[in-house]
Amino acid sequence: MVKKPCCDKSGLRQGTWTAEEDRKLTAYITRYGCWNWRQLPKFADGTVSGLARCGKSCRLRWMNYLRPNLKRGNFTKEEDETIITLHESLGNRWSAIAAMLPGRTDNEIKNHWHTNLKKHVKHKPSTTKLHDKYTNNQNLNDDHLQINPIIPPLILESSPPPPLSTNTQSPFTTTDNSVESTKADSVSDFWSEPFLLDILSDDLPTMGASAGFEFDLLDGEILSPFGFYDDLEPFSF
DNA sequence: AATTAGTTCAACCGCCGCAGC
DNA sequence: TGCTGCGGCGGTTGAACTAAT
Repeated sequence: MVKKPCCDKSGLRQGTWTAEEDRKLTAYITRYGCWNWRQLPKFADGTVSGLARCGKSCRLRWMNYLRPNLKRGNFTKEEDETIITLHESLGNRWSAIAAMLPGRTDNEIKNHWHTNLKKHVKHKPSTTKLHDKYTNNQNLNDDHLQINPIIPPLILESSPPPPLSTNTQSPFTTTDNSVESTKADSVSDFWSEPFLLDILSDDLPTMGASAGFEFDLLDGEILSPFGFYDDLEPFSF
């Protein structure tokens, strides 16, 4: 699972994400959204936070693993049938297939296909209900939407950047040193703050809704598929 | 218990399309 | 029109894990 557990030439980490990196990335995106993946690591450079990852790596980690509402675990028979059917229709368009399976990522589906479904399909061509449904329906896209409404984007593309300063000028389109330093300070403040869930309990539902996703709440606890919220104090609204 | 072979899946790489200038 | 930067996608890799011998 680990390709290169060392740093590359630019000093950015590669390889497996640590729980701490996960926590920081989740906290940052949950709070601020992701306005720019490639800029994000600059706000989280190693000198400040230890989150020295390239933007692509951050995006991948978030999209495939940290994002809320992701399903983990085995694929259901229904999901398998859906994947097989959609693959017959769409080919290796994993992202399109993933869009029809809420909670599943393209990477996960791709892996599942190559490890399980591909060989299975070779021996047993699909004749499922879904297959019949799709093959009898010319308007594939509309039909997909009816079956599995595409969940809204989970990334806050237009979400506000970190509170850098009172300067109304966008801090991301300038190289002004004062702004840069303010930005760094702000990021430093963010990372040095207690984890967001400790301090944002009142804001979390609203914030999550505005970001296009939901937090699963049960008896005041946040349900995380990854467990790194587990150590946090439960909170109430 | 040790070794080998096969499987899984997180992560990386390179390419592409789009938007802004 | 071309350039640049970005997000996103699909293919691929390879360490970790599991089963078989």
